[in-house]
Amino acid sequence: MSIESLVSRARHICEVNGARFTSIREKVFRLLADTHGGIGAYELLDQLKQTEPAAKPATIYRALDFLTEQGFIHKIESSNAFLLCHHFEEHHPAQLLICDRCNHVEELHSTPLQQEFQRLASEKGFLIQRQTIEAHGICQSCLKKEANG
Amino acid sequence: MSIESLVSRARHICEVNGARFTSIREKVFRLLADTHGGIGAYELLDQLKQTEPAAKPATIYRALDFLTEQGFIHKIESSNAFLLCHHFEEHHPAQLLICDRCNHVEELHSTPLQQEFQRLASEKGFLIQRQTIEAHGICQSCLKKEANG
DNA sequence: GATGAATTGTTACTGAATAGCTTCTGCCAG
DNA sequence: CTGGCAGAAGCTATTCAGTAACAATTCATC
Repeated sequence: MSIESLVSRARHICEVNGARFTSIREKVFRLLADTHGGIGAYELLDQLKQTEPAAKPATIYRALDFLTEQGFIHKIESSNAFLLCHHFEEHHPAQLLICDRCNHVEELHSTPLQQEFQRLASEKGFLIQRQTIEAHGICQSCLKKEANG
Repeated sequence: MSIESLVSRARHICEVNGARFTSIREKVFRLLADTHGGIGAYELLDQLKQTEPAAKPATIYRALDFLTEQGFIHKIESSNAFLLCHHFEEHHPAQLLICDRCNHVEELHSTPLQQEFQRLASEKGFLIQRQTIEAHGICQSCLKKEANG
């Protein structure tokens, strides 16, 4: 999936939502799209400063908030990092597999897993509004490298 | 479960493990035991300072690291807070239900849920080393209050 | 009492996130 | 085309989260 295609899809969604895909927001979107895996807010800020020297923490966090609202990105809670979602046409909860070796993040969308969690919560009378399901470990390609190395 | 009982159980486990349940570690343990729900590191630090005026961030984080190693506490990744675990006799992953209204945290231990996540990861060739499964929402007692209020 | 390892003290720093207020910009109504 | 408004971005400062590096101390053991 090319970056330009992602950008134009995002732009279209913003139009539909009556939201403004401003220059800064697009730049942050592109930086996230360029990143393999998650990236921290301050690393993102450093990169943004190359074309937006005046950028400050608030600049990044406002852009991240916007992109989150539009459903374009996920936050990785267990590593305080942000991740572009490649199928943002509909908001969806996701389960993340984070490789601690190569930083790659795989996004799962298992409905059964979510529902089972939902069911367990219901048993306790708990109403779930937001789920965080993440795993750290080693991805397939790193495991293979290890086996061959 | 009384605090003294928790403390003595913790002390015993440390003895068995050949680990030292020092004064600072015990104080932090007690502060966590006094807390209903999760608590942030710096709030914990403020409380610790009342009896350990020299305490600094490192003091708290070292104590928290120790308590985590011993399996006494969980970290709530989605809110950067720490939580005493009341059944720490064996290390165990947990799923947390965090009430955003009253801050209460319910700890679940669903093996099926973990295994299903594990299975999904395996399908992708991913080796899980650490899981984070958390939900934010509203707990039973807050929902009841709402219904009656 | 000497010694080596674990613990704690201390200083300093990076990274994460938000608050509050000002300025700018794009759009719309008149 | 112009005034006004709302949303976006600038700016300053601060709090919270977490770690690094090294010095001083404590403690079990020999």
